[in-house]
Amino acid sequence: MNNLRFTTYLTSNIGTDKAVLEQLLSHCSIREFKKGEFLLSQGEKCRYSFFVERGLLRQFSIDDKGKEHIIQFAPENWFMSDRESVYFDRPSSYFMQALEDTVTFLLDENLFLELSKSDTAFLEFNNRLLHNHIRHLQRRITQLQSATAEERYLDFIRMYPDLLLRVPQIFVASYLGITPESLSRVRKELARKNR
Amino acid sequence: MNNLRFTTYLTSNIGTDKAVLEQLLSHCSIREFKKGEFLLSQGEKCRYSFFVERGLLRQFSIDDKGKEHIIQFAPENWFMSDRESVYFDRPSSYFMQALEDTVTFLLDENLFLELSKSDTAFLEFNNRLLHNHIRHLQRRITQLQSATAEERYLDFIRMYPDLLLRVPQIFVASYLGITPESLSRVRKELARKNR
DNA sequence: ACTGCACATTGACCTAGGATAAGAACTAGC
DNA sequence: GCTAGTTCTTATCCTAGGTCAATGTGCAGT
Repeated sequence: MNNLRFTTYLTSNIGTDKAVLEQLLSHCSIREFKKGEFLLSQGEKCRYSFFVERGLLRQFSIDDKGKEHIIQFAPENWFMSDRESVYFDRPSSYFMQALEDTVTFLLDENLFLELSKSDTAFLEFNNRLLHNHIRHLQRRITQLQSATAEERYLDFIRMYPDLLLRVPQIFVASYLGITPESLSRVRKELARKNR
Repeated sequence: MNNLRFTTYLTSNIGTDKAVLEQLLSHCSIREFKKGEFLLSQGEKCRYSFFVERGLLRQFSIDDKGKEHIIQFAPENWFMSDRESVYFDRPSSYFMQALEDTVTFLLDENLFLELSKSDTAFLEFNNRLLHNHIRHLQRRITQLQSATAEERYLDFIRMYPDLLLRVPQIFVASYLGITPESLSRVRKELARKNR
């Protein structure tokens, strides 16, 4: 067919039925974003799920005190979306921004819901995406509730070793919910321990 | 039909088609739990969604340091489940416990998935539940990341004014991610301000 | 190669909330 | 109503991590 990550991802997750796949693909558009460019801003309605074909995205909010909080990174093969905004048709509370030049596939969520009504492969796929999403969110909550900065950092390294090399520390800190200064101290302390 | 909260909830969320409803109800069982009784323990597989007909549940985890963290309360008309455990067929990381004598309806999740394949009303209902769940989780993450103890407490009061009266403070504190002592201090400070 | 800017480190200080302990106030079971 | 276990408050002290400010370092654009 072609050697896009997207199609590989879909075939291995939905199945290899060509008709189904082509139906889906025909409803997806492709879009590129330059480094720094925004895919979505707080207050806008989110209309798509973005699949990252190449590059890296971050999703973050800005709280009342003006501070950024990174919710999620999305490197290759990840989806990013604000399902709350899409589903409930509400303005999003998040920003989505490209941290590298990024190629994405835009997937219309409502289309997805429609497709799942007629084809159970989609239904199951969508269910898997939703449950995976929930799993991640729950993991983050547990972490925020119970782990120290150092533990969270170690966990991050374990979970996303590749990201560590691509994401500036300032953003890692924001993801972990600490200041860059604190992260720097944590790293120093870890280096000392492992000497 | 009857005046259970459960059926009211279902008719207003799925529809009033009697055949569909009865099909669903026929697959649900009812179960009562005494105050303090556990519905699920860490390490067990969660097999159901519990709908609270009467009473109050809490869901919590115990971290490596032995500390409890309350994830969610479920009073009347709420669902409680560990979707991760159900869906991925993994041992749960949570406990579920009755804080009052509680009557629940047990809903088999896999049945639900099956039903959504044949009836779009179920599909849409399930989708709504999932998205609502995601919304709540996201809200909690934002809160944990950006709000102070006091802000979180005020938010809790605003969101669940009724729970405040039914849940011992010690559990509210655990939900907010602070110690009971801190909560006590926060309350004192608020009382001072509003004098 | 030079400049500028974004990122990272370090240090001094501060503060929200944790730990511990002890007493006060509820509540349930007899 | 009495007793015993919870739960709640208060006080003291402590620590992780935040804030602020200064200095370093790397790298993109000209």
